Amino acid sequence: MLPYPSGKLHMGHVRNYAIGDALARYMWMRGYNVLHPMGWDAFGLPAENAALKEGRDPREWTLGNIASMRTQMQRLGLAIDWNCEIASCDPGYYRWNQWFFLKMFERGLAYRKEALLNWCPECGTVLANEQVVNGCCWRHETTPVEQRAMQQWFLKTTAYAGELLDAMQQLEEGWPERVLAMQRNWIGRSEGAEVDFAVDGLPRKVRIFTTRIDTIYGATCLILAPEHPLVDELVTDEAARMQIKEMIDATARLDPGNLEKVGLFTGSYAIHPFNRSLVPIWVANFVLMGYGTGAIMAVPAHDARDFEFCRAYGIPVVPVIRPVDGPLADGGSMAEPFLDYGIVENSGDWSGLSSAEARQKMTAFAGQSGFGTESITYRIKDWGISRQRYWGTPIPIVYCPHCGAVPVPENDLPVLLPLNVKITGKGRSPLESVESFMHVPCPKCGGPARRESDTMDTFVDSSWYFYRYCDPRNDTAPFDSRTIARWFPIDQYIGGVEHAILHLIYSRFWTKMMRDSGLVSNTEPIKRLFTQGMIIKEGAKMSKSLGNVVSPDDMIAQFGADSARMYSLFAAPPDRDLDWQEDGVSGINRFLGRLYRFVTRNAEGGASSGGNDADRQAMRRLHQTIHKITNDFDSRWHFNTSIASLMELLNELYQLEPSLSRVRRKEICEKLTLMLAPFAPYTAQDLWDTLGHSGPVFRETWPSYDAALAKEDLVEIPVQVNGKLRAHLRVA
RNA sequence: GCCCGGGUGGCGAAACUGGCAGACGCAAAGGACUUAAAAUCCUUUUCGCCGCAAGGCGAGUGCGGGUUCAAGUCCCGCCCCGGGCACCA
Repeated sequence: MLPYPSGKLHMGHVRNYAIGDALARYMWMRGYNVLHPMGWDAFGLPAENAALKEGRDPREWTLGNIASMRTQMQRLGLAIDWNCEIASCDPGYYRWNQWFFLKMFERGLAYRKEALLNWCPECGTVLANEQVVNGCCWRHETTPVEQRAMQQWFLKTTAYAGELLDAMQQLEEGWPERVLAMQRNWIGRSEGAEVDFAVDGLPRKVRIFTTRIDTIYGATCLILAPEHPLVDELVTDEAARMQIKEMIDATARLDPGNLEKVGLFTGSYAIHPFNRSLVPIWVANFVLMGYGTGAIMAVPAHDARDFEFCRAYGIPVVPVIRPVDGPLADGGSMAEPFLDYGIVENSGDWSGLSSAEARQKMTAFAGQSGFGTESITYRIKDWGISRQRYWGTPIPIVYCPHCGAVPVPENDLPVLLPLNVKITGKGRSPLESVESFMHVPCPKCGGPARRESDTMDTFVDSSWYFYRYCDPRNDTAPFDSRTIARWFPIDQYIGGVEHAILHLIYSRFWTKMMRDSGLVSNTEPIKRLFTQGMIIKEGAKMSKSLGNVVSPDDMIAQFGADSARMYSLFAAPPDRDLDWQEDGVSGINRFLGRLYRFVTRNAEGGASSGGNDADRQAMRRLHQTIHKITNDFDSRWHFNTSIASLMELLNELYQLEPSLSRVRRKEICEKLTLMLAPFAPYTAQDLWDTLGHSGPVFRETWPSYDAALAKEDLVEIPVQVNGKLRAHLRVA
């Protein structure tokens, strides 16, 4: 998976490709059948920006862009196919996005609602939560997103929240720990309980979520999020309402991390369901409507945030948990809350229990008494897929004044993007202004109706492109399930870590959705994931907005594609970030020249003149190198050391060359060329031809390792005395 | 604050299982070839000290301790850099 190049590749992409391509070529040479799609979605934002700035048709721009990328990739010598045709610009592909959308609509997994959404003023569109980074748009890292209330389409990723988390057990072997950690964090499962507090004097209840029901006797107030629906009913005073509105505005404006906690008393009380006492109901800015039930019980003695808030507002602090080996703290003099589990005190019948026992028993009691229930809460939210953009799959929905939101019948798919659309960048879907697109009869009643004008997030495309790649011309289904069963799940996926909670979560969701539709039998799309390091330039991530993108074009022009590719692998192990310096590439170029000359001048075989010491030494080094590189491919992919060992071999061959016998020379040249092939395909192919063979070198068999030939006659043993090196012994 | 990475020469880095620290490459210096340059080939190159020399001695993998015959690698306690998460109840 390539992350979003727009027209030009940069060195990060070259590195990504070089890793995947080397691996695919090696696997071919080992006799495996490898299908290697490369996916991207390059054409949404860049196409529209170009249309806006240069007055060009985004479609024409995109086609030109595909052509230019294809040229660049061909120049890089990629043996494998790529699939830009099946990105969002191809109706043959996006038709199936619409088809999936209708399936999900039927199952209630696609729905429309009004919500506060992240709006990027630069993009002129809303973004999913996953696409907001540090409060800014993921593609405009310095542009803060705004909150806007809009009607939007959502995909119900939360329906799979539990499974997205649980199925990660299958991935522990093959996925990097940091990606799993990020996903775990993002999904954010919390086990706890929901408890109802009746509002005193009103036929209303406040439902709160807590993970620490064992502390409930220490609850000294309830706190509602400012947006909580009950706030309107409880707070009638105009001044107080203004205050709450300001609270909401300030929270949206400021960095939530260091926002001062403010709140106000509603004047109402709730009835504690366990001990029937009255607890005041407050409203405060640090309680989030979007998480749990939007209301909490504040237990200042045992929660850091509640403690800070209650101390500031003079709300009593009542400790109810003591350390296992210590006394209960005094609420009045407590300097900080006690957060650990311990022994429950001052809690009626539950006093004396451990926190864990109390949680269990109090939850059960709340359930039996009808005022509470066990509850699991997730932090992940549904995926907002509506975009006010031209370039994306049209959402196949028609709005009829009589029938409401009506799905487009399957037979009428695909809903095509209209051509010659004026891009305004004004934040409304450009499709809205195309009358011929917008006006359609209602599929149900036939009366006049309007199309949905938003298009789908292009992450929809990337969520399942790799399935389509196995069966790209299918026009009766997204793909043939039997074909998929042969290839899936993907054995190895290579991409950047920046997609940890974007593409890599969406595509896991999509696979589970397809499995439940009976389309695939695998639960996970990707067995093993490799995240290559970023390319850093002068201490900063390479990105277009920073203007520090290094194009491979100059390097290819000066040194050739093989040198550029190989250097991107040689400079650092592929999983590590790489501070880009071009100086080293001349070393790779020299190496390729040396190797080329060695092979061309030794390409002619000859009659055997019997083995000699030089032959034996050369064969020994050759087989040691085969062993090392084969190991590197099979386990850790440290291609930098693979390439270094090729260099060592060649250096040694230069020394031995005058005494090598003819027959060995050719054999060595052939194996050297085969080992070069995954890294420098052009040079290797050229040499393979020179060696008198025909056909693609990567269809040849990878050289096999002979342990007997690799064995050293003499082993040098260092002798240490008290940890100091004192002598060397040579032992046969 | 919590969770991941990482810290080794002038630079990119290597050392895979605790066993010769710095492979390989860049840059630098010297030599061969050449009228000359480029290219190529061959040397040297962690630091400090001693020696005319072959060579020798000492220090050294962010810092401080520890385990071990032996630590870049394992354990304990810190420091710094990068990334992710963070009023998530």
